[in-house]
Amino acid sequence: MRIEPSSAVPIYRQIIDQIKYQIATGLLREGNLLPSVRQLASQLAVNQNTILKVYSQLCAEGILRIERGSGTYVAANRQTISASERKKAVAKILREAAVQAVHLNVSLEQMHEQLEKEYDRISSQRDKTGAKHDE
Amino acid sequence: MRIEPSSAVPIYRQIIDQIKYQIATGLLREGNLLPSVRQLASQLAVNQNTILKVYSQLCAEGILRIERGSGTYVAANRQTISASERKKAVAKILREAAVQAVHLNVSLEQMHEQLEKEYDRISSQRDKTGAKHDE
Amino acid sequence: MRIEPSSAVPIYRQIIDQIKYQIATGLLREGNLLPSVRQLASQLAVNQNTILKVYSQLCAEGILRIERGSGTYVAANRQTISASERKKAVAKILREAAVQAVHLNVSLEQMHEQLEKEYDRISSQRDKTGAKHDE
Amino acid sequence: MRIEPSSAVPIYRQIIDQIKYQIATGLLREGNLLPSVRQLASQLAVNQNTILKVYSQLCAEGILRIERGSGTYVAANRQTISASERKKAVAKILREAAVQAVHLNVSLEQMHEQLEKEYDRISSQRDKTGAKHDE
DNA sequence: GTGGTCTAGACCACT
DNA sequence: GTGGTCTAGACCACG
Repeated sequence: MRIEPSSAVPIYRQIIDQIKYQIATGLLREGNLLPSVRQLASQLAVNQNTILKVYSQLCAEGILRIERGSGTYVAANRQTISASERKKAVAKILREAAVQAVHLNVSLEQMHEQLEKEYDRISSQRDKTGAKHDE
Repeated sequence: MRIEPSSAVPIYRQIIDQIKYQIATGLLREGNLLPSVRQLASQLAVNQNTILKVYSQLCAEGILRIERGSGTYVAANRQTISASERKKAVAKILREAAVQAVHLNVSLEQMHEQLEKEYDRISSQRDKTGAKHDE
Repeated sequence: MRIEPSSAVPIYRQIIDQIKYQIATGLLREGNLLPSVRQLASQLAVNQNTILKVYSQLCAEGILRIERGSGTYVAANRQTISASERKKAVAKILREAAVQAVHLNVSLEQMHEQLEKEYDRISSQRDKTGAKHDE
Repeated sequence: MRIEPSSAVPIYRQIIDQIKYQIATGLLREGNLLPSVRQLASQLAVNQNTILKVYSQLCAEGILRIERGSGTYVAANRQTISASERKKAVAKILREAAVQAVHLNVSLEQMHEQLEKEYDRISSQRDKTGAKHDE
């Protein structure tokens, strides 16, 4: 896990994204214990409040589960949103990608190829780590 | 052109994206005159400084051309970045889409389909308005 | 008896409330022996210190009675607080309920109905288990 | 608006509750501008971060709407939860009140009376301030 | 002017 | 040990 302190995107957002990514790839799975606030803070050389904010926010989103005095865990991932809503969320990003591509004159074929590469990479990482797909 | 004042993405970014989008789809083309700063500001009900920032930044990116005393125009779109850099920029967004998709259990097929739809829609808009492709 | 480790309300408070609830409904009555600290701790899978805190606090409130070497019992329930104070304590919760209700557009009639249902349910549970009302 | 710094309930929670209360009673209504973070912080003699936390959290709950550079407003209150869910939320508090009442030997009649008093007080405050009921 | 991020450090509650 | 609240103050981005 790496952060860029000089990036335009705030540190706490970078960390949130990486934790989400690790959950998406199965590197972190339901019930796993995350490092303590103090641990992660010193490891990333950021303030404890920054990590606290990360955990609190992910907890509010239902992605993590905080147990006082015990630690922070990956929450049970109850699929709260419907299939069509999920598809819509992904479509939003794809639309943005398409706008960029047309603007930058990148062909649809190149995009398909690139997308497949990324998708397979993430899926295979997930499979390797033994995560279950929720059908 | 619409903006959401209470979005997480800043107003000036929203406007920049929409202008880029209009250029990508050909709605705005090389040489076209954009509305004046105070016109656009009053139309969108935002601060003039915000519009000024938009035009300045797009000018710095080489997308617009500001002519003092005359107005702001769409610049001649000389492809400033290389093919590999363009591909990389698109790949970054696609990667994000892939993470989301795996996390939300959306299949690669659904993504390909969705991506094609969006790509064609934007391309066709561009063609209809008569924009030239720069191959 | 159930606890939620990831709730906002601390575990010891959850247990206290449930013991009070069981006494209110007559499930636990004056003189009854409660499980030992280590028993209850292992049963609920919580720390022994947590149970110790629960028993100590309820003992301090005069609700339980700890006899060293023997065990923890439900104390004789001498009504320690005055009628007006009791009414005030209940009024505080009702006020909160009223705020919620107005905010959520729930009618007074619905509340009266609901309140009566709950009140009767708890009272009848108490009667069934043979608890004496202290008038 | 008053806070008790020595209370067990955290300051930010006290403020959140009071803002919710003011919205419930119609003292604050859709579109109203709240005091700036700095203003409220100095008025209540607490840290700016504390107020920031309040506004952020209420924003996340959809109760407030934050516009960067402009200010914080009461959001349009789209009723996001169904009637049955709303009733359930109120029932939960009423149940707690009933437990307390039975435990403290407060009669159902006293509760009905008290509840009506509180409900009318809040409703009338809301009406006086001219808030619309959302039917 | 507005909100937002981040830090350093104190102090508290829970397990 | 764990997370959580709060402060004081710096610095930034947005309008």
